[in-house]
Amino acid sequence: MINYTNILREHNLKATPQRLAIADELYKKGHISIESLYELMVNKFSSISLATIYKNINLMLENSFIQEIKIPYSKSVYELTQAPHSHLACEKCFAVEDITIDLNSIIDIITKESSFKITSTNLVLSGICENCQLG
Amino acid sequence: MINYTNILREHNLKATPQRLAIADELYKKGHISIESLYELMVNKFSSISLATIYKNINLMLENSFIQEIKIPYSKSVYELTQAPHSHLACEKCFAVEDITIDLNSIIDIITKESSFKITSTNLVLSGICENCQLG
DNA sequence: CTGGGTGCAAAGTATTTGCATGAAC
DNA sequence: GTTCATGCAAATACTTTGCACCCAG
Repeated sequence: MINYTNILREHNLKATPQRLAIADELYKKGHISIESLYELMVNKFSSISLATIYKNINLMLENSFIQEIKIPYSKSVYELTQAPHSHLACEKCFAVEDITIDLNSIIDIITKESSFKITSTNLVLSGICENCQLG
Repeated sequence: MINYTNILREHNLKATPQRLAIADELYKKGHISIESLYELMVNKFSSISLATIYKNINLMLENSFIQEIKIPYSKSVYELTQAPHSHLACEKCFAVEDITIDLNSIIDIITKESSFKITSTNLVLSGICENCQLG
């Protein structure tokens, strides 16, 4: 179990027990929706408020401690900020996996062919994960 | 001005004046949010209800007449269904442009290296559009 | 201490639903 | 005529805000 106290502080966030627990869940699950996060947090802090979840998620997003991933035909999930990467989203079980894909050649082509200045890429590949293909 | 009557019917949607107007706005604007669509529709049908917008957008999505595009840090926009393509999203003016990028090589690599079965790609490149770079 | 965080309740925004009327086919 | 769409109002869902109290630094 990683100690996120200092990492939170580096992002200008006080290290409260609730925030440490959120960070820990994000670390363990990788990707998590607001709804699931709330359910997990209630187990640890029975009187936690959904407002606390929302306030923290929003602050963490503003301070780039976490990132939001918007999934087609599904709810957004959140993850700890890491190096840029893409995602595989299962349409059946809604699991989300990280995947590293080099998109530089694509960025180069667009930069040469248009005047649009790309600052970030957001690629979600939807489909069926290995587990769900078995069922 | 394209006549969408038959196209709507092919998607099992009755061709009402409201639906024809929605199709026409999507065609003209390319990409449009719920909010903007409602504002445009009120000009044509002063007593139109937001519920009608939502019901129609949802039906059109279910029948694949339109597609939803989720934009990071912004609202979703909708477009008429076309051949698969990607999007450029301006972080400043929130304009969305279509762009055709061949992602087959990426799909091939993932298909070979993992057991995930990709059924669709969703790539949004965020940045600053040409117009906003001038300002 | 002091600033910021938490939980609760209330407010605000977004989206969906039920139903009577009306239009498409 | 029958089926389905519309508009309205109400209901539900989602997210934010205000405030009193409390904790991290």
